[in-house]
Formats: sequence, C-alpha cells, structure tokens
Amino acid sequence: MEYNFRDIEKKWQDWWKENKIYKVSKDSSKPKYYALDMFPYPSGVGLHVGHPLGYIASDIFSRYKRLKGYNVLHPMGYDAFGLPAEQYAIDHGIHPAISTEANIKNFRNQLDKIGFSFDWDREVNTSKPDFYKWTQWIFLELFDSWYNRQTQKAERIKQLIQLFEEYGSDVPGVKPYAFSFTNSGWKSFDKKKRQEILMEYRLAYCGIGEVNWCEALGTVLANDEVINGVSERGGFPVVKKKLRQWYLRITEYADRLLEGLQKVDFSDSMKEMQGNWIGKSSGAEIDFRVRIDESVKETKETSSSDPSIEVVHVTITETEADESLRVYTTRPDTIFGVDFMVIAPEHELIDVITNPQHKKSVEEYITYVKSRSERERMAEKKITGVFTGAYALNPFNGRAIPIWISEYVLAGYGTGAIMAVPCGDQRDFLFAKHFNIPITNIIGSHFSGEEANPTKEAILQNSDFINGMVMKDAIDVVIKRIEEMGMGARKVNYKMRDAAFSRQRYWGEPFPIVWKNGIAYPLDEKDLPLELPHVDSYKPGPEGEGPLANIPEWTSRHLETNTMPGYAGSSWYFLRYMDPHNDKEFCNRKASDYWGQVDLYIGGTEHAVGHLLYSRMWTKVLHDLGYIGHDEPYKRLVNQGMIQGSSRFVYRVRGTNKFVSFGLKDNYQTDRIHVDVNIVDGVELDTELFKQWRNGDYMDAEFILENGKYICGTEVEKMSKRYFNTVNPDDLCIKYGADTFRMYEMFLGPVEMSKPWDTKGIEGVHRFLKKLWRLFYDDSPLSDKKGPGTKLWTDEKANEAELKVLHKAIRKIEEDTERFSFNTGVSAFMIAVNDLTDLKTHKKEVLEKLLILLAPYAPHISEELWHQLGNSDSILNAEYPTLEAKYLIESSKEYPISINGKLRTTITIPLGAPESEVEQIVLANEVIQKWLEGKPPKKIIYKEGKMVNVVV
RNA sequence: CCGGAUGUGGUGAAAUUGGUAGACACGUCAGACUUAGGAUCUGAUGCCGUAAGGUGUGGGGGUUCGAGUCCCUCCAUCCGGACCA
Repeated sequence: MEYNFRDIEKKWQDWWKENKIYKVSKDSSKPKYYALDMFPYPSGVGLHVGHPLGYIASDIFSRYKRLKGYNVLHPMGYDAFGLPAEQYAIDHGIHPAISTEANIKNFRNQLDKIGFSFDWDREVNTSKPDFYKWTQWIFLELFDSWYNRQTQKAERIKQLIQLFEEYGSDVPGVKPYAFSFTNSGWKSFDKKKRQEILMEYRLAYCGIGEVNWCEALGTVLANDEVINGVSERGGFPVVKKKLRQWYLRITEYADRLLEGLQKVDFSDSMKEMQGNWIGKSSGAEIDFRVRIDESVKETKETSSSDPSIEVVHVTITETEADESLRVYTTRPDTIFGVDFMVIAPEHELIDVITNPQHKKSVEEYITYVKSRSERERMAEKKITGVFTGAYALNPFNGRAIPIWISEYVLAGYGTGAIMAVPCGDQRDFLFAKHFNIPITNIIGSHFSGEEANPTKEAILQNSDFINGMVMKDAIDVVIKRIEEMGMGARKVNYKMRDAAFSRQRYWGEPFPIVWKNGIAYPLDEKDLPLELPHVDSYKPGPEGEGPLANIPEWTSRHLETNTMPGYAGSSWYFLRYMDPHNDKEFCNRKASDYWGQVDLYIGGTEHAVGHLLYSRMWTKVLHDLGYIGHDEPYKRLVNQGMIQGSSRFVYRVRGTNKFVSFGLKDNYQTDRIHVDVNIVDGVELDTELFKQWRNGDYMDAEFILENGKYICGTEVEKMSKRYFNTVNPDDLCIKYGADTFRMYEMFLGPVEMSKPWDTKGIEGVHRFLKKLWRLFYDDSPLSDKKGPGTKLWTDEKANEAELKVLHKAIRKIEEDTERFSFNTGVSAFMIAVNDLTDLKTHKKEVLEKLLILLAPYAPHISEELWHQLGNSDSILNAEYPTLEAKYLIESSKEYPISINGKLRTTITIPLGAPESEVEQIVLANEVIQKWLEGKPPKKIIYKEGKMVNVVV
C-alpha cells in the first residue's frame, strides 16, 4: 500500500470539517491558550509561499498545546480595508467590496489546502459593518476620553469638564493648555471655545496636519508614493498641504508603552525597536533671547590661526530682546559650546526674526525644502541651510549666536529648534565646517578638530561657571541654574509623535462624526455602524478630501469625509475573536477575562512599530476604561522572517532571438530578462516550457547551451509577481501534499530568519514521509499483489534500543517545539525514522507515540495512520507521550581529547570516572603520547561530560 | 542618515550553557536492484594533500587552556523609518 497523500489529505480535511474538530469554546476544565497570527491583507495576487510560514509555525504550536491538554483558541481573519483594493477599483472599476470578497475566497481556498486548525466560526473581516461597527464604537470611546497624567489613565471627558468647571485649567494631572484659565474663565467660554479646548485633550482628536498633495493627480499621496519630491506615478510635483486630520494621542501613553515592554516576552531587538521609536530622552528646554534689530552689526575678518576660517565679529547694542527662541537639548552641559542655532524650515519664528537683508535667500531655501519629504531630509547627506541674519543670546554670558535654518532639524521633534554644539555633535560639526562657522572647543583634547566627540566624560573648559566639571555632572547643574533664572525647564521628550488617524481615501471605516459649525459631534451608539456608502467614483474631493466628499447624501448630513487608516481594525481584532458574533458589545467581558492575553502572537517584523504600538495603546485605553482586564495584548511575540524570492534570469543576445546560457553570456552583448522560476529546475531552464511561456512570446527562441543545458542566472529579490519569482503553495500541495509542504517550510531554517525560497530541497522531506509510511506498510509494487497482508506493524513489545530512539525523539521534539526551533524538530523526526528503519522497527507501541509527536507537524498522515492503527477518535485528542528518562541513561562517553585546544583523538571513558583516572587514561593513550613527545603536560583540563584538554 | 537583523561547505542549514564545526536534508559522485528510472537501497562528499598532516565559521585585532559563540574594529547583504500592508 502506497502513501497516497492526495486522497488522505482530502479525506481528513473533510472529516475535520464535518466533525468540527477545530471548534473551540470556553472550557474551564482546561487551561486556555490563545495562539494568534497577524491576519493577512487579502491582496489580489493571493498567497505565496512566504505567507504561510508563520501560520504553519503557529498551527504546529496550537496543535502541540492542544495535545498537551490546553483549550486552544486559534482563529484567522482578514485585514480587509486598504489602499490596494481602492487602487484596483480606480484602475478596473470594480468595487473594493467585491474584489475584496473575491480575494478572501481565494485566500480561504489556499489556506484550506494547507490543513490549518483554524476555528473558522470565529473569522473576522475588518471591512464588514458588523466588525467595523465596533471599530467606530472604540473610536468614540477614544474621542470621549482624555489622559489624566496624575492617575496615568484614560478617563472620561466629562470628568475633565468637571475639573475645568471646578478648578479651571491648572489642575494636577491635566496637561497645560496654551493659556491658563480659571473655573469662571471656563464658564465664560462659548460652546465652540470649550470644544476647541477639549479637543486638545481627547485621545482621538482632530487637528491640522500636513499631507503630500499632488495637484496634478488631485490626490493625497503616501510617503512612499513620493520620490524625490515628485509622484511615483506620473512624476508630478508634490507639495505639503495642510488638511484637517484625525490623530490618536499615543504620546500620552509613551511612558506606559515603554514600561509595558518589560512585562512581555518579545525579542530584545523588538523591544529595542519599539523603545527607539518611542525615543524617550531627557534634557531641558532653554529659552534664548533673540536680537533682530538694527543694533546688530557684523564685521568679518580672516582668522589669524587658520586662514580658511572667516571670523565674524558681532557687536550688539544692548536693548531689550524682541523675541525668544526655545530649544530642546539633551545636553545642557554644552551650553558654552553653542556656536550657532538651527531652526526647522517650518519654524514659526522665521518670518519674525529674519533680517530683511536675508529675506530673499531664506524664502528661496524654504521653497526648496517644501518640495522634499521628511524622509528625504533625514536620509540625505547633503548639507543645506541658510542664515537668517538674526542672533540668539546665550542666557549665561550674552554671547551672540547666529540663527540658521536647516532641514536637518525637524519641526516635529522637540521645539523644532536646536542649539548647535559642533565640537560635540557630528551633524552640527559638519554644518559648521560647511558654512565656515568657527568652532568653540569646550572639551579640550577630547576634540580633535577632525570630527565631533559626543562624550559625556570630558572635563569642561571655556564654560564659565561649570569649568572643570565632568560633563555628565554639569547637566543637572545647568538645568537648575536655568530653572532658577526662569529661562527654561527640565523636559522629557519623545521622538514618537501622535499617530495620524485619517486618510483621504474611500476604502476604510467612516468616522462616526458629524460637523456642525466647526464642532465635531459623535454619532449616537444606536446609529452605529455608520456604513460606508456606495460610490461611483473614487476620485478625491474638491479640496483633497476623501471620495466621501463627493456624495451629496453624505455631505448634506455634514458627516466627516475622511476614513480611518489601515491599522484601525487591526488595533483590536484580537479581542473580537474571543466573542465574534456579539452584536451588543465589541467583546463580552467574561469572554475577554477567560481568553485574556494572546499567549503567542506570530507575524513579521515589518509591524514592529506601527501595528504593535497602536494595538498596545488601544488595549491600554480599553483597560483604563474598564472594558478588559489586561493592559498588554500580547504575552509572547515571535517574528517570522521574510521569505525572499530567488529570481532566475535568461540572457538574450541583443537584437536577436537567441538566449545564451549563464556561463557563456560574457561572450555576447546581452539583456537580462526575468524568467518564471516555475519553469526552471534549480538553475536549469526547461527550454520547452520557456517557449510556451507568456502565451508563446518566446516561441521561436533559440538557445546557446553549455554542456547541453541552459543555465540561468540567479539573484535574491523580494518575492513578487513582477520578478516572476513567486511560488504558489497550492502547486506544492498538489505535487507533494500539505504535510510535505508544511514540514518543508519549517525545515527551511529558523522561523525568525529571512531566507530565499528554494523548492529544490522539498524532495527530502517528501522522502521522509514516505519512509515513515514504510514503517507501517510495505509499499513495494509487489506487496499489493500479494493480497491484503501489506501492513507491517505488530503488537510486539519494544526493546530497549527502540525505546531509546523513541524517547530521544520525545525529548528533542518537545524541546525544539517549545523553543520554536521547528527546523531542528523536523530533522529530529528524520533521525528517529532513519533509526527505526535501521532497527526494522514496526512495533505499534513505538510507532503510535511517534505519530502523536508528528501530529502537529504533519496532521494528515498522522491522522490517517492513527486511524489505521485502530483508533477512532482524532489524534488531536490523544495524550502527548511523556519522556521517560530511564531509557536515555548512558554509561560512557566518547570524549574529545585535545592538545592545546586542538582535537587530536577521542577516547571512550565511563561517565563518573574520577579525574585522576581520566588523566591516567588520557596520558596512556598512544596518540596523546606521540603529541607529548615525552614531555610532561603543564595542565590537564577535564570537564565531565564535555571534553579533555591537555596543555603542553 | 537613523534603527534592527544577518554573514558557517556547491546549496538550505546544525552546534540550546565558551568545549568534537558542518547534525539533518538538497545536490554531486560511485555502486546495487531493475525492461526502464525522475522509484528504492548502500557508500562517499568542507578545502589542500597519495598520506601523515595542514587548513577552515565575511576581513583584521583581542580575551581564554579552548572562540562560530565573548570584546573591539572594518566590510557586505537584507528589513523598517510613520498614507504599501
């Protein structure tokens, strides 16, 4: 009897479905386990072999946990709102709801073939009104909340109003408003003013933000749709445009998001990434008075020591300062090393302080900067900037410091202005060198003059009252002095900014907000969901608003025309799986208390900062408001690596129809063309399939072969349709079966690691499953003719050698599964099957347990053989075998013996032998004697159970 | 530029705690069986060398009896950087 995987897999997939083997419900008799995958965006091109990697890992772990006695929640759904569907609608006129539905069907089909243990009764779809009703509802909760800095919790807006009514704006816990007001002040404000103030506190709030606006396309573009200041499509100019935007006040949660990292099991690199993104830094804000009047006089001369340096002498007639410039610095200790100030090109003081003589150059510079994205500004090495003609005064010694504008200072961080210390900061240093600004050295020999030195250990010089102090100690001294003088304050800053929460697009959740007289009113809960209306055109509105602005029925109700971003639904979907059909609540508290945190979350690192931070914030808010009992959504996070494509190329001789093999291509002038990896075997092109490829575009191709073969060139690239390097899991499931496919994906390497896909090795895994099958059945062509006696298994008692193989496998596979080392787990199965084959073991006692071990990895074949052995229940309800260490005890070990750390021989020595005896055995050894050359050893290092090293 | 990761045979990789580098596979080579083999089985396989032996984990340096593993430094590749998801 042969291993007929096609019939077996179909049979059991149907059986599992019929018997609802994967249906899960609350069960307090077992401990719960929640294993979750990051749900996919159902794109039009379907799954490629990279997608299921994480799903297979979590599926193995879910089945493993179930066998170990847990009640396992393992759901799947679709993150179905998003730009690609909308773009597809624009290009093909097909409504996103329809294309999305079709894509989901296709995804589901593909997923089903791989044999996952998802409980599909719990499927979620973020674009369905019954789901996004609750996304909108949570948005309203955010809208109706503010962050109390004293209790460090989200609280209701009505509590804030109470505080304002009772005490005015200056209350502990309430972040300072732009100006302070008293309780009677609050009462004197009109409704609009009050709402304006409250908007500054809401966790979901409306403000003015900049977007990439492309006039020619009449639309707002994503950052990565903008390249070098022009649109990716069409190359039209893109400018910054101010638009009304929604934001999440995630910055208020910065500290809690940072602290929360300590109580979750994420990789260190993941925690580091999130930490860096939050970017907490402490320092001070310092006010510099600014001089812009006629009293400033500049005279220039060349430095006596270095003729390339131009020294500018500034004389200032003492008058009152006109303005003050606030900077943020983490290094107040370097205040006497400040040689210039730099403000962001968007800084509001620019118009005020720019000296008329410099006005033209400043305007030109700002126009140039406007055309560039923030990303480009951060990325480019080019040093640019312009002098404003204004000077700031050092608060301690009154020194006049020129104020420059440069794009390397970002408006969104700190105060959008910095004090530049060229001897200590490399960017400042390069800027000073580029514009010939003289550099003050406050760190003596620590500064080479060649590059900046950001040390905190140097002893300060040229620094007035902090001379002679170590820099890190001077930080507090300076801050205290500044606070005493009323020139600034200690300040903690975060790189993280509030998250933009609106998009000028169609295919997203509508905001349940109505605008009246410039005031945002939430819709009533009973009016939810606010359903996305049908549109005929996906063109943006007249002022760059979303397409909803073109619908009269929408605008006449004064509904918000923006929609929510892609990450809205994904910020809370893991809660919906717990109670997916509830139409009264987003998730019943009893359900969320039972399932609690996601015990295992698997997904790509690309979500390291976006999705993971947003969903952590939403969880914290829902926790603060009392809707759920935990405030971190994910207990353990595992990041799967990206599977890259391995592209194949053919080389066409220019101007001909001839294709030359890789090794000979240098003899010709050729063009490199991507060729479908699926018509290439390893690197050898199937020339016949190539001729039929792309509907016969290459029908008349001729080939220049090497050794009778056409060899392709290769390169690792992103897996993508356009590189023809995508491999479809369906094809592999048909050819080798789902079990082979699952195990091969795992066998490829560690789950966390990125690696290029190569189908070549899949045969090895398939052979392993066939070999396993042969432990149960004789599959030789003769056996079937001999009658039904092809089964091989027996009820004989297993011997010690066989039990040793089994228990070695139990130990190794359990260990590897627990630590997510599935690749070595698969190899442990191979070793076990190889060993059992060598021992000619066909004993049920051993094989049955091996099947249970294998069930998480290869569920179909395990279920089939399990039933063949006479069991009638699913193998998933079997009991996981327990390790019996007694079968693994060894009495001796083959020790590696090295001389000076170099391995020279191995000797088998009984375990537990005393050190003196081991030394004797080692020194008596022939090989060792030869290497000792009669000399006595200096030292012998013996590590029991490990090795022996003889030092000569 | 900033942040994160990775680098080991012809290939994917293993080495969990500083202790026999290359497990397990793919591929290749040789052989067996067979009408046949793209099935199966056996053996070999890091590199140099007939061998003894030498050498070997991106490059350079260090710590150690001992380094793929720890430290410093340089190089290369991949991922992310807020409206792609």
